[in-house]
Amino acid sequence: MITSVKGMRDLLPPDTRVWNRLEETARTVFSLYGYDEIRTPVLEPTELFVRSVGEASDIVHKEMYAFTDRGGRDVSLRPENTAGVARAYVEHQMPQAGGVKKLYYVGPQYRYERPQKGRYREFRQIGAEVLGAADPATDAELLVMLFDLFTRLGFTGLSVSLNSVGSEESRPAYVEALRAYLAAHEGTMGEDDRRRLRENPLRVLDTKDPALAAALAGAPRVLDHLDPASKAHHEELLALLEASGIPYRVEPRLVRGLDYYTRTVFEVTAQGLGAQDALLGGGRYDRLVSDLGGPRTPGIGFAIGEDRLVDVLPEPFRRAAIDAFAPVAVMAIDPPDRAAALALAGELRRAGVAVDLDPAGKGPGHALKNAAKRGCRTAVLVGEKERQSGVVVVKDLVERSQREVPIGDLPRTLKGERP
RNA sequence: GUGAGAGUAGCUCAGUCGGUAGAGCGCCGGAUUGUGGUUCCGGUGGUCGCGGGUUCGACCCCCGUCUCUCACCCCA
Repeated sequence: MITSVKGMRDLLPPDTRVWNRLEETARTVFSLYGYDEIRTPVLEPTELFVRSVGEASDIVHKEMYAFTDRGGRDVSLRPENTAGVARAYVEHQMPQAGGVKKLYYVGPQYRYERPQKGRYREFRQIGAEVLGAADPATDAELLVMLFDLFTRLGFTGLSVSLNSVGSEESRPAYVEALRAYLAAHEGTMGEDDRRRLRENPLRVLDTKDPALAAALAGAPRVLDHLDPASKAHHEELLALLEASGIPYRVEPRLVRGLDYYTRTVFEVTAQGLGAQDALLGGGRYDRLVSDLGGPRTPGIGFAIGEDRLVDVLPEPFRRAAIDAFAPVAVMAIDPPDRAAALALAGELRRAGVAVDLDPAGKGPGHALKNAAKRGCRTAVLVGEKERQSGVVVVKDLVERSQREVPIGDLPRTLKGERP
């Protein structure tokens, strides 16, 4: 038997109904905020991620599906989508068009990691990016949009964790202060944390070692080392969130794993996801576009882990998505009734009624059993009697009731019955 | 990449001391030749993940390997 590749999974019905409805909801919300969809390639030059996500980041140096194609090009399956969006933005001269560009995407991403709960080698992200807007109101509106989406999905009680990592200019001073503070603790630090202190000191703040976490309580905070402009940006963002009623928590130790973030960073975590509990993450990246050779352009965005989101989706939303699929079963009772059943099914579909045709003609017992099993809520029986009289039997499979309806009234009747 | 646990029927699982496998659910048929989910009766079900080793004999013990699960790492 040939099985799927490790870390890759099939999404099957009825789950795909939930995925589709989730994506539809996201598209609807995003367009309400003036975002347009962008689709970028799954395969990009490896160099793109080296320059954006960062050569030293784990994502790039040990998690990418990187290879040389038949033409000798060094390419990688995208491990995230912001870099691709920024690349397309520069490549297609979007800055020349002027103004602010608001884009969203939905699609698969790839990271070669050991699979575990909430983490797959192929996973999907729903994300949005705003390019060309530097003000804190943009950050605030992005978060407002996120909460709008999550509210429509039925979530309650979520809160966003927020921090500012400052600017390219102010960060070195902070890193020095942090290093100086941690020097005293280096002896008790684990191997992983010592490596992080060396390679990417900010990430030490993210440690899972309880002893070190306790020691970090007294560590210098990025927020106290912000340059004046970043500090003003951060404070205005908080004020705007306050005014918008968005629940947030400032987490001075929140840092992100991608090198391109500046100023605002945020994430939302959820219960029930195990160790991989980040539902979404994002932040501002004012240097990214210029690093990729474009004009100096501020940007901010987020990515939602769709696989994780589906895992914790509120039950009513999931239920509604699954129940929305309920075609009307049209069934031929005997083989001579097949043509009539086929014709009736066609007529109903032209009228916009979803029909699951069972033309088997093996008798109503068989057909009704199958229809119920496939999730149909209504069945229309076509037999010799019905063909003669032009009146068909319509059964409600849930209430187990039935009535007779003239064929001409059928489209209206069936549509009227549907919510 | 590291660590731990698990792979037996379509699904959930049992399988004693090593003697070549069982249950429930499902599925198919019948009771019911034009009316379903209950009930009853009958039937269908398996390279015991894969490869090797030990043994007269392996689902069981040993080695390897693959996959899954969880955690580390990392992150969505």
